[in-house]
Amino acid sequence: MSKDKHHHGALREALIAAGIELMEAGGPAALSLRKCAARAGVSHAAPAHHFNGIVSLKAAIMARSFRMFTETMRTHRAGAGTPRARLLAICEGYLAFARRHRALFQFMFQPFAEDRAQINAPVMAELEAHSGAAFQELAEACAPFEPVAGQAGGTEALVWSLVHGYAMLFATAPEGGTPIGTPPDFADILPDFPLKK
Amino acid sequence: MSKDKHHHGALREALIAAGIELMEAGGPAALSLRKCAARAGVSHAAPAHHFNGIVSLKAAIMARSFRMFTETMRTHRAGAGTPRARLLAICEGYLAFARRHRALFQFMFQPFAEDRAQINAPVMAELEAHSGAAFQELAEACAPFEPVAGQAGGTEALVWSLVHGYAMLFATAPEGGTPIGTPPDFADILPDFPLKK
DNA sequence: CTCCTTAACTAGACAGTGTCAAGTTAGAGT
DNA sequence: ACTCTAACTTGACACTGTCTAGTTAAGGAG
Repeated sequence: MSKDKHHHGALREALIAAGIELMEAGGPAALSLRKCAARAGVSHAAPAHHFNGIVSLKAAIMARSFRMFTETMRTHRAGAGTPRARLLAICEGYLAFARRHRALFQFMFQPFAEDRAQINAPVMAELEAHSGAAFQELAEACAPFEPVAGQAGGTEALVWSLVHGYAMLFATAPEGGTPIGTPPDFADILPDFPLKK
Repeated sequence: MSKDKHHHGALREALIAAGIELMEAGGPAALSLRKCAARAGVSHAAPAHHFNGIVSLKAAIMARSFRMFTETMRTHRAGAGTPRARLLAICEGYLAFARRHRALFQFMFQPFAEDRAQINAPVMAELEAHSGAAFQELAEACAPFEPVAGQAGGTEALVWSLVHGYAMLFATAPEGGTPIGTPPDFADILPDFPLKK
């Protein structure tokens, strides 16, 4: 049978999928190279041929997560008519992903600065492409509005900060884990932006 | 000399201080029980008598960080006259801490949900007290304003989400690490809240 | 002063982690 | 049929957190 092949064939993708499963099951701390390898049915050192270390595997998982993230936002956007409805829908998608994939969401937005240098160049490119696409989604939803403070990117910065902070503090927090009892709906705290004339 | 004493005397505090030093030097990943112990001049198993595991040590470090955090906000608030100036000052303190203690800030706001059960009861109490105090600082600055969307806690939720998201995305990010070239000043994206009548 | 109890700390071991070096095996190209 | 290369395995190493069993110091009771 083909499973006996020495060649796995799609090990790289299998490792990423295994990593996502592990993180969703047991939080970001549950991820380990060896467990990913075991779950993919290969030896503990096999991943080294596809990622130059666990940092790159993590980056690849982040890239994959950003793809799912963008997908979620696009799904929520579909069918929203007015600019306001579209912006709100994008934000709801943002929050829905954070709620549905708590561990992944938290993991994606770790600054993780000092490790960036270790990431494989192709993995890094992939990561930047997918995270850029996610932001693009948000930027497009902000485009119809008059820039906040008359500054290019002002609305994007405001909305992104607001929805990201809300997601971090209220959407991914354990129930009752915030000082604010029941936080208001996001729609109620998103300011009313005037349309461009 | 007293250093030869078997008894350290202030090991608990020394371990927390060592942990903070390690994190500020090498990021959240640089923290380890054994390195903390070594830095405090004790054996690798000594911390077990003060913390029931690394999770509780981490929680204690978070508690200490929240104390510094609150301190920073209070310092920035001093001398601010109008309600608007005070709210802005609190936010600037929030952001100043995030910039000055990048690793600590990121570490403090990890949801870390599934580990919460392992935290020592007294450490947990300490953590809740100090993080509660930090939020209190922000809540007081929001108090003079008309509640957003007429909802109790509405303004707090908006401001906290906004400043936290801004801190995460723009203050702690590596230079040039955000899709928005140069983000606007926080003062420009903080909405104008009407005062209570 | 002596004994005893208790808390603080040490020493050693264990399983698990990421990474490296060396071998092996499969599949494609000539 | 031969070789070459990439994919994978095996084994080792240092490091991690945690557990168990000693050891040592400090303080109280007789």
